[in-house]
Amino acid sequence: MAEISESRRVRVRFAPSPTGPLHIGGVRTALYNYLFARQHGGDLIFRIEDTDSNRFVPGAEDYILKAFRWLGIRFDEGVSFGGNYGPYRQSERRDIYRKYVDLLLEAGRAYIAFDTPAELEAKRAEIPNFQYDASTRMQMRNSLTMSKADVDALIAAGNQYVVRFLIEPDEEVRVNDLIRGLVTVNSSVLDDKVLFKSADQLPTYHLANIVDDHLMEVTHVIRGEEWLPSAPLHVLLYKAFGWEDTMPQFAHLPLLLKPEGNGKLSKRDGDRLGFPVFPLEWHDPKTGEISSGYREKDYLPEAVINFLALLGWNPGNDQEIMTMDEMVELFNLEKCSKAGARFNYQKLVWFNHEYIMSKSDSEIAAMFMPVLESHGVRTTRERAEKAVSLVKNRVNFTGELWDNCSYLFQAPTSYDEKSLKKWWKEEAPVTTAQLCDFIESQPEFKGEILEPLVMEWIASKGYATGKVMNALRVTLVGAAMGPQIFEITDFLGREETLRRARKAIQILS
RNA sequence: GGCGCGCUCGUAUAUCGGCUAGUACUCAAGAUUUUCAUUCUUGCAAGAUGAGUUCGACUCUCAUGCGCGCUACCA
Repeated sequence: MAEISESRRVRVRFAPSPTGPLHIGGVRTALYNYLFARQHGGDLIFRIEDTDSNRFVPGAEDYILKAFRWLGIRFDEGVSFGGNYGPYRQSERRDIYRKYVDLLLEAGRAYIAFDTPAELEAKRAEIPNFQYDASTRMQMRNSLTMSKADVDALIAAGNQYVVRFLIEPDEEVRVNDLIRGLVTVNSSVLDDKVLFKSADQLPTYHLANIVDDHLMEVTHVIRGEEWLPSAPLHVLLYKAFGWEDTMPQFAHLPLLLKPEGNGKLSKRDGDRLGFPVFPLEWHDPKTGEISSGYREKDYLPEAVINFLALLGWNPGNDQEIMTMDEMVELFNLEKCSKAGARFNYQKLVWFNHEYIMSKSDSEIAAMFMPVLESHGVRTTRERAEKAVSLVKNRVNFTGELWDNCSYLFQAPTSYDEKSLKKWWKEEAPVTTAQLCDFIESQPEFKGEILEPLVMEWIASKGYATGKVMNALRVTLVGAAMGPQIFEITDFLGREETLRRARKAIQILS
């Protein structure tokens, strides 16, 4: 395994193309880059790779930025963050790429090709396993098979062309991957990749990527495994430019797989699997389609981050709940696993529960206030906090809070049948009425004082505690659920408690 | 098809040649709780297969199988 170079300041980048919402696999890649940068006191760059003008989706860039803000992943430089290596949007770097394409052309490491997409398609249909490479390039329409005059004439006449990278066959190309170790590929299996398209005067990913990483002094390329097959090409490109000395080190992350079945988790999976694959809700500007997001589904960003961090990496011990700072400290590329990781959504739910538990009542209450309001409940922050403290351990999502404590704010309008069947027995109206009278007669209503007195009273009457108390519970809550009953009465207060109990007796007898 | 990467309980993973193979999620049972939930305890459950190296292999090598990725004028 290669050593991590320490001579240069660590600089890593996350470079999405704005073709739609950022999907969860991209989030993890960005997270690992972030952790790595922070740990080494380096920089994290945000670069937009919009070299495919056809796939540009308006709003995507803004979405990605917002998503990272929500997730708590911060960039040091790049689009919208500034920096000394800009512009950071590839579509704004045309002149730069042109210059480097010409360099390759002049050095004979690349050539101009006029074969149209249709011609290439025909070729592929005609010849099985056709590949534009050393074995075929001399039969194609390019600057290697044409005179300079013909090439110039074709260009002057407005013919579109591409620039292809000339790959010498039969060379063992070595990629030293920080996660996978040495990967060797024979250059003969590589094709003469298109580096530049005259049509939009833009490079393809491969060229832009290498030029930008070099110019932006990127030291480590941490990206998804889907890039591993093109890593040898990238190495060759660095060599062709003579940039081997500062070539970044590569780390190819295992893929995020669908929870069931096969294949990597893709953007298209959307809500099909029963959980979001995007951090934020996404409204497709073309189709109008809405894909749900973790934020809107009430996931806490900390839970999403923590869960994602552990999908493909672990600190080497049994610690699972970690703050971002702890992860920064513990992160290690060499502890990243090589095999793809299934996206286990159940575990994410558990993480969310853990994070709700660990947050203060005050924090959760702040999120809960708007929900209360939306249900027409007007209350104080203190009351909301108290309610949260009573029920937060029984929810996985803050969105479930209301269902678990609405009775604290609104008297029940109906009574759960199963609960009635079990606890509202024949004698219930009488005993409950007696209990109400007893409670009313007490000078002190506070639970801690009232509870022992009530217990004493029940005993003196010879009643069964469970029956009496649960009958009362049903009148207050509307069902056999909820926290300790005197916690509820404390919250409701004497007047409301008696009102609810007596109303229920009326309705239910 | 070609090339590459991967393969430990259902899932995520620990183990960097000594294993009675650990942990977490899920699931099941029990305890606790006057209700529900929480919590706690216990349990179920794994090294793809076959060779080789070795005193010893889940760990190293090779083969087979399976899975995934890439194979565009997409990233």
